[in-house]
Amino acid sequence: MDLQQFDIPRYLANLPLFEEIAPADLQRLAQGCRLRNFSRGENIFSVGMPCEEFHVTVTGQVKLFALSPSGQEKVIELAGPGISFAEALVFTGKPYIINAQALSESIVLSVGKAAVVREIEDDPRFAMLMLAGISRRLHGLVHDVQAYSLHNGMQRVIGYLLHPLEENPATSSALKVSLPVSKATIASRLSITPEYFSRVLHELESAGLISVDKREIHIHNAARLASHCA
Amino acid sequence: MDLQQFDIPRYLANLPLFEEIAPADLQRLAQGCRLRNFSRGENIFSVGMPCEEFHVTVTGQVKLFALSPSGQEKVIELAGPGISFAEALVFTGKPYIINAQALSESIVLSVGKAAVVREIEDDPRFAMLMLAGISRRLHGLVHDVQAYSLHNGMQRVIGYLLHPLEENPATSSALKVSLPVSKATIASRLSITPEYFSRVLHELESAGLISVDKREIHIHNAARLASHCA
DNA sequence: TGGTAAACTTGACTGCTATCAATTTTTAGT
DNA sequence: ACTAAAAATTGATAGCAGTCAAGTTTACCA
Repeated sequence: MDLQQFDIPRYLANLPLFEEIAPADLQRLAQGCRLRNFSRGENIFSVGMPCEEFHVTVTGQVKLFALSPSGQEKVIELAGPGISFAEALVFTGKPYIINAQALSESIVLSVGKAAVVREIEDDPRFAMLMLAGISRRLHGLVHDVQAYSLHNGMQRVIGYLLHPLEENPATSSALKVSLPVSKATIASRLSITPEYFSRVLHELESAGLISVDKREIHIHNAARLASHCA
Repeated sequence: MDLQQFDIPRYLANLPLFEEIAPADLQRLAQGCRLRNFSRGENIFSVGMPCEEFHVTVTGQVKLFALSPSGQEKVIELAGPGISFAEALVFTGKPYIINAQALSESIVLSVGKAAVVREIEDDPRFAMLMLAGISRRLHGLVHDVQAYSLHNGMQRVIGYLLHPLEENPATSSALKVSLPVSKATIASRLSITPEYFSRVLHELESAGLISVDKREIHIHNAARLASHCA
């Protein structure tokens, strides 16, 4: 994709975060943005770097992760197309506390702090949207903390597989889930080892609840899978 | 304490969240607040209840926790005097996703959603403070997720004991930590069992790094304690 | 102050999940 | 298509931390 002729204001308008903003304001907001291309494995930011903008994945996949002193990696969140990240740091004024890396060829839109602050001062509706966005993120993290503490590995895997269904409970029987990234990355996101993730998937397959083909997972019966936790 | 003659605007002015707000605005904000007394064990809110306000612990201790289907409890956060909670839900418009309970006789100030929204529309600085507050909360949760995934039980206990020192590294040698609540509650906060928490404290005591007396923990040498993680 | 409930501790045992190591399968570049 | 690297699987083993149970200490209230 040619970054030069990418229509930033138009893209911004389609993001949930900016859906209510007037085109004229988006035009101005776009002035404070920059668009960059990252190749697989490239770092977008690292722990300790000063934070002057928040980001949106336009295409590709971005991994947000922490590193232990021993070099062990924990994936905290995966940001696919349309998903924003690191909004919160803009408002605490602190340096990045986690790392971000492109998992595949990715285009990332970065919105400068000054532009965000200007828009908040100009339009309280934008402030409300920003608050809602960060609140949703917080909601998600609370959900994760609960999962890590109250569910075991298998329950977390089942929860992950059934997650897309939570929004749209219509397809309550059979459905297909495609892992957006490697199994090792998903495993880290779920706070289990790749080996154990493999075993859990195998066990679910043996129980006839799912079938696994590369990164495609077919869920035969969502209701039975949900009740398999016990 | 007599709730009737409690000076709400004055109390609000001393909270970090409202420190920059003009007295006149605080007066108005106070109109949308209510003050309540909770006795030990009383519920402040529960999962599923609609959320129309956020809260601040004035005195006492409040426990924010999740419950598993089997009734197991996970303490997500403890809110002592001056600490606010459930701000995020005001902006997502969703019902409470966790429970809150008073751990001791507590006074809780609740700020109505309408008052908050009005203030945001009126003063962008308030919006910024609100964003900063929720962002800090998010920061804390990211920290917790890292701890749960990358540190073992003993490391999390040490991290908890050394936490007050992070803000003020002046007292880098000996210091005293008083547990604000029962050891079982702290253990849940750290995602370990009370039994294991007891064992860990005992082990640190045997190693001569701390001494435990009821809920008072004396740290003999913070630097040595910090390096005990390995 | 005595009595009862809650909190805490200690011991023995179990198991979920990590670790290490060796293959096998898949992906990607020449 | 071939080859090297990456990803995924499988097996064997180990250990951190949970569970269950009993005992001890502390806190609270009449």
